[in-house]
Amino acid sequence: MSSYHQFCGVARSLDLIGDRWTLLIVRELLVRPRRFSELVAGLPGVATNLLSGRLTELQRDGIVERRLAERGSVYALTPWGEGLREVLASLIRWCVPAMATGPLKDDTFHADWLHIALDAFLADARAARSTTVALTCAEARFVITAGPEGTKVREDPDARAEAELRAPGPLLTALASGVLTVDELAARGATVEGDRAAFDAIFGRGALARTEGS
Amino acid sequence: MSSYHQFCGVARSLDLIGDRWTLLIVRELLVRPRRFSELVAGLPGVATNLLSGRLTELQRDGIVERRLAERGSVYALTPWGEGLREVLASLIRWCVPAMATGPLKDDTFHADWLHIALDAFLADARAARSTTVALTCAEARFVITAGPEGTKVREDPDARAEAELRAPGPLLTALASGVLTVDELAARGATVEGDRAAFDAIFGRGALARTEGS
DNA sequence: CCGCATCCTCATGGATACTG
DNA sequence: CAGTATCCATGAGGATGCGG
Repeated sequence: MSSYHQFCGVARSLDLIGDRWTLLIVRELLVRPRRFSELVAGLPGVATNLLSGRLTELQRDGIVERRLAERGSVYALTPWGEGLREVLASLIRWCVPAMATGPLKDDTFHADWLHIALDAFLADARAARSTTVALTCAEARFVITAGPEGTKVREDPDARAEAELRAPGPLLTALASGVLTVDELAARGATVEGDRAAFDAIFGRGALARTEGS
Repeated sequence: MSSYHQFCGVARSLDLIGDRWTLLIVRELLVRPRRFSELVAGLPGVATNLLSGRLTELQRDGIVERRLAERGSVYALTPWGEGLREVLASLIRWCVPAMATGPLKDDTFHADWLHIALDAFLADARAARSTTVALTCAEARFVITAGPEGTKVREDPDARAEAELRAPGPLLTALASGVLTVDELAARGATVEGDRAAFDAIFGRGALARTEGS
């Protein structure tokens, strides 16, 4: 199995990152370098032997590198592996119609995944200046900082401290799928602090336009 | 198996198009709608039962639709399925360092795959005006028409008529991987007819910059 | 605990044969 | 031509073991 034996960029990409779990490992490493146990926690259901094997392959192919850390090691993307960010971003943007239906039963949710999704939408909107938006909903309170150099999403320390949120409500659903404007968010009980015009520019028009293809 | 059960655009995308062969089926349909037998021919090594199953799933998920044709039917992408073009394009651009090594032993090559790759590079370069370039090399003669509305690559009828080229030489290798400038092409014996500046703009700088991350 | 390696079961993929 | 049906090899998923 393994290789398609085709001289084609798509086929060769799939030879490299097309195996099950591989692209989700990359997703985790796009947020920050991770220890083995962090990857296990971020990939619900993965078998540890499989994860170990994938990491070996990714290192062999020059996509991931292993770095020494105090007590143990961490896995990080190489510069080339970092280039997969735009691949994941295009997947996230394409998937908006499928995400707009909200989480399915038994779907898990991690705040880190929202981070990647925001990057994808913001890269698409090509925000020209820095802005900060705070969003409060039933599950947690996020502070989103967006600018030309990148995006940061952090949970407010005064809110719930757990990293994992299960069964997110409609607000986080809509936020992650990018189909809500700030006014619609307010109508659903959210409190938005910050530059409302900038928030709308990021989540409003572009995201709504994308969902029309559904 | 099947689903990752994660509320994440990457994971849900992979639930939809992450199975083996699925994205290569999409690649074939991005060129033009295809009959079942055309898909079999365009996907060397695929099992017909697997292809049949994938097509059923893609229709169920709204990515592919079946259309009636004279004697039989053809498979075509839905508008949403067409949106995967940018996903494949980002894969092709990311894969340039891996493609630059040239075809591996037993790699097959179809001219249609070059078509998709050119689309990816041209979308990246965001060519502002239409241009036509003809490229002659040992294996075949292509006429490339590029413009804001898209790209067309066709084999010149006076050249070899077969659609499939096996074991392409270094010229097609370099062309598909996007690492050659027009002068380097000429140095390897290629004849380039048309707007050399435009050709360089398309294949030169941007592609070379991308290979630096290798 | 972290970072795997081993073992086992079963779903999936690959190759071939066959049918409307 | 356009798929189904069948069989077998492979890889995924899950539990467990084990050295540092």
